[in-house]
Amino acid sequence: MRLTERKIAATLRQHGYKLTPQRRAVMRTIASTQDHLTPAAIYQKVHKDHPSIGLVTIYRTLDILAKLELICELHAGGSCRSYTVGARGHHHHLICSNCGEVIDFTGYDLTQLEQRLSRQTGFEIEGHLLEFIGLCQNCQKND
Amino acid sequence: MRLTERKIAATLRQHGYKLTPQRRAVMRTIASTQDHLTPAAIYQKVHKDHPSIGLVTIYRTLDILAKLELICELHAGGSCRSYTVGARGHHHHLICSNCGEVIDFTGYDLTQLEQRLSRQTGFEIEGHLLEFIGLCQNCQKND
DNA sequence: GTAGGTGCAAATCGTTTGCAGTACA
DNA sequence: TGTACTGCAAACGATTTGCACCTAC
Repeated sequence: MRLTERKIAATLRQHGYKLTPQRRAVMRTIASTQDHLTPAAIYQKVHKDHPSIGLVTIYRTLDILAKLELICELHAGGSCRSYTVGARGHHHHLICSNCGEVIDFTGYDLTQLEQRLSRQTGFEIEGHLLEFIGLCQNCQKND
Repeated sequence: MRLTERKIAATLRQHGYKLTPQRRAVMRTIASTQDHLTPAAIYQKVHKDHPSIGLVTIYRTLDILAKLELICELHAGGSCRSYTVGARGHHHHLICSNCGEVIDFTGYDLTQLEQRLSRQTGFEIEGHLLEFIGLCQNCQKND
């Protein structure tokens, strides 16, 4: 499911958040790219159309969108905290270490492993993080 | 394979790094715990035995040890950059979200999935990150 | 003796917070 | 109209850098 600006706006409203021009701009930016973006990168993009926006607003908007699971936090490599549009439901990421392209994939089930680990260690498992890092086709060519 | 201080020292030397008392102290601290430790936590521990050490030295030492793959970076949740002794070879982590205990586990092979993804997406996959977050037995009791 | 390592202080980066003014519902 | 949102500035924590001194080899 590809998230549209419209869809995001609706979800915001549903949860009692106001729909401001700044939030629209952030949503549009995130929805218009496949990349994972850091808050700073989002700020730069949004800033072009909307020069008066503050970086703070980006952070606050990202917090909200993440809470509503409309976007999705990534932990690739050193640079923590970058975001990408999040298809809802459970999925994992394949991230290009060069250009930052992110591909979501689903259909890989870790439940069995989770149960085995839980049995073996006594842990009550709350969640997991599965990300693959590699080089996308384009970046391979340009090497 | 459990890393000893001796082993670490040898590896350092092998790669042309000098063996200073400060580095010894950092190594000893990391080798003596199962937890994942943030640079700041390592600093506090080391500082007890070695009050003149600077936080900067911790950072520089960690960089080196990580480069030599003697320790292992974790990405649990929000707090990035904590380290744990790294058994060599491939393994994944199970991390307690409350107390920070880390359990390494091996024997789960992602090669097949990696190949499938590579075939489907054209990515040249370099590595991956698999971490489970949960509550360890102790922390479950103390709830 | 020398290259590399150390510790300090200051710079830097990313993120959060307090607050007064503003705008959506 | 009232509450939530915004933007600024300043605070904050973690990490890095420049530099003069020191020390393991």
